[in-house]
Amino acid sequence: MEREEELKVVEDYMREKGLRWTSQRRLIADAAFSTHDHFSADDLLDMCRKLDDRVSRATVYRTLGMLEDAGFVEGLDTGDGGRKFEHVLGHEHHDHMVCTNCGTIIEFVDEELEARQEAAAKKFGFQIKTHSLKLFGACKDCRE
Amino acid sequence: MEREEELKVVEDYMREKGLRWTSQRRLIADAAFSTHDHFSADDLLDMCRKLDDRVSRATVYRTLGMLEDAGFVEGLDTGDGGRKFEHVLGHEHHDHMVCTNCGTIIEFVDEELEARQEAAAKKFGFQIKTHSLKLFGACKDCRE
DNA sequence: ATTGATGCAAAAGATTTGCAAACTG
DNA sequence: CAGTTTGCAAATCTTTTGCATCAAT
Repeated sequence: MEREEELKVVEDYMREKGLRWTSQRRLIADAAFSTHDHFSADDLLDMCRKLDDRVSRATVYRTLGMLEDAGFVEGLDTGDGGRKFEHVLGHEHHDHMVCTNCGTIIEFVDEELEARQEAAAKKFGFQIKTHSLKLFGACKDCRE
Repeated sequence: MEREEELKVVEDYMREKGLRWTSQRRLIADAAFSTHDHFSADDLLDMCRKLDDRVSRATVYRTLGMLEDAGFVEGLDTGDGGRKFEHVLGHEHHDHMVCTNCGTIIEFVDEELEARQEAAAKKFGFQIKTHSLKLFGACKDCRE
């Protein structure tokens, strides 16, 4: 999906909800979608300010919250009290390995893993809507 | 495993590491093991203070960190910046299915799932210390 | 006696909030 | 215009840290 197209999706969502499509919301969404790297709220603030320094930290947090609620962006705990976000709109599902030493995040997909989850859920008559799998530990550069 | 026995395990661990077995460490470990419910650092401080109010918040955090490092207690991010801990010593590892309708939490274990995670990590040279798998959806009483 | 552990209060980091001013529909 | 949204700074919340004092070995 093109960047413009993604922004349109967000704009439509906002308008449908009766929310206003302001220049800072557009800027923040644009920055958030500009990469598939994981970014902190502060990283996002920096990205925005490179383009236009009339964006406040508060607005970044407020907008990020909306994007997360809408499912356009996903926040993940880094295990040390912080959170990183990632661009989800238009991207496939994947799980994460989080290095608790350097903070690196590795994305991976394992079909077998997905299948086993379904199997486990079936045993309990549980219907999975979404799931979150995070492996915490040391990445190959940080293990001793 | 009996409570006394669990405390002995912790005491032995501490002594082996050359750490001191103080009255507050015993108190904190005792409180942390008194339940299998999830508790925050603050909850734990309260639990401790009901028994003896000569425990400081700082010591609770410091001790909780050790118990976590030792694998006696496990911390989980609550997604809102906070963390909850749970008694793990003497309890089997398990993952969670969370019913987003009624809030029921089902604990489950699947050996194959555990094995696949290790396999996936190995591919990236990643060393797993802990992991968190949560399935969100509808439990059998809530699915339509 | 040593040396690690504690308590306190201050510091730090991340996120939220109150409010007047600025902007959108 | 009315009602939202913004920026700023102050306020929260959770966790960590410096340091003088206290206690375990």
